[in-house]
Amino acid sequence: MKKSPLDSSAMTEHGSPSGRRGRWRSGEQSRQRILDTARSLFRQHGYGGTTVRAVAAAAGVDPAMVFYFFGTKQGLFAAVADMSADFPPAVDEVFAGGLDGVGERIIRTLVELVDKSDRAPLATITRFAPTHDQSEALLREFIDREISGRLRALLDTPDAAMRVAMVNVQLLGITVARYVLRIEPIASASADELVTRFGALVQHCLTGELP
Amino acid sequence: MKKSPLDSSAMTEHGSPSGRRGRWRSGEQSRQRILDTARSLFRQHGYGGTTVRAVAAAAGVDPAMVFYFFGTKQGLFAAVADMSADFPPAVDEVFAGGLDGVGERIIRTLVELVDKSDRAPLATITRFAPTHDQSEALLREFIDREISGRLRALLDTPDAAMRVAMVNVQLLGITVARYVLRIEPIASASADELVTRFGALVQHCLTGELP
DNA sequence: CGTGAACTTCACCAGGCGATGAAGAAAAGA
DNA sequence: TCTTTTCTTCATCGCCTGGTGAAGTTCACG
Repeated sequence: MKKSPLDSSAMTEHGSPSGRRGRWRSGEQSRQRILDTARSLFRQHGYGGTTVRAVAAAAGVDPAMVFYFFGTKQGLFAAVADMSADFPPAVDEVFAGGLDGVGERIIRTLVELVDKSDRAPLATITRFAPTHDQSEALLREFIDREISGRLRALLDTPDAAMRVAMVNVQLLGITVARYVLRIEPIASASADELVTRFGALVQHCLTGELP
Repeated sequence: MKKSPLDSSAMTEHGSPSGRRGRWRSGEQSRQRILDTARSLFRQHGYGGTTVRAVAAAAGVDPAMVFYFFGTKQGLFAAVADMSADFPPAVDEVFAGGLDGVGERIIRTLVELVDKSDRAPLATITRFAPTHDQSEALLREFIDREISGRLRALLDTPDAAMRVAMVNVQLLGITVARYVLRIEPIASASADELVTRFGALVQHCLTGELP
């Protein structure tokens, strides 16, 4: 039934493109082009709004090749979505520095990370997954695991949960304002300016006096 | 298949507008049911993810009726979207009270308005319009007109734009956290708690000392 | 060379989509 | 009553969708 070679990780022996002893036929290149194109289109138009044929056309490939490599449209999406779990390096430093100045660090990391990642706002995940429920659950888990969990570990006050949640509100608000809706002057502000503006605010949410 | 002979329950709309003498056959009811169903489905699945047939089925109506009343799918969407410009009453009071305590008022109005409106987050507009670009521009304009513009009129400091933008970040963050992603404990918090937590924060963004 | 696997193309299907047009059925107006 | 307007249904169109199967085509390897 399915003859699709889905587990591509088995043959990850390519150091450089077309490096397979002289030359290789081209299969991996096509696969990669489909993958890149699909990721771009999924982000732009969402899952339902992206057709396999459109991906194939944009990648300069026959539509059947998409099914040859990924089996189904869901398989293609799964292959694209899997590659999105690869930016833990800088995040650790944010929380490693302790509670002092964590506000500035968290804002700086968020903004710089997303800024340089070629228009890849986290919130785009929301329009990314097959169903909205799925994508929302995905993003909620991510936030809880990577941000809330670690922040909560730094606090031991009784209202830690609410304080952390207020930080989440800041992060979500900045992300939506700057990257999704592009509201001025947030969208055009420099990273430094956002850090000075919101760093103190986040710090206040964590360690300041709350009503 | 079935044509349920209309249960005449609570048709509160026409008082006398199209005063077609006493009762009317039923057309307006069908129209309204299609409209309500469509609005719900558009919000849940977006424009592309909602089919005319699904709307018709959920409304208990023949698909052709949708086209009879609204012409095209875009026409249906337009009819649904147009009704979203009908909540200016409470908003005016927020800004009429002056700068003092505007933070609490704006949070309270936002939360209570959205809470009681049967799961109708503003940010849902993002997944609402035919294209994402359209919906984003729509929402951006709305925010600028209804919130930023009025807030800016209350301030005359040189950094008014940034202060207002920071308020927007709060509002967007709360909306996304509470209604879209449903992050705890924001999602389950009472309106009063959110007002006390974020009211002061918003007020600080507007009138407090900024770095 | 030949064989066979990896890759590519093409023809095609079943189904759902938005949309149309004509034929009913029920109330309004005469 | 008959006629007209309004609403409802049904059959159908053309298009595009995700997906399949079978032919090529190109290369590695014996």
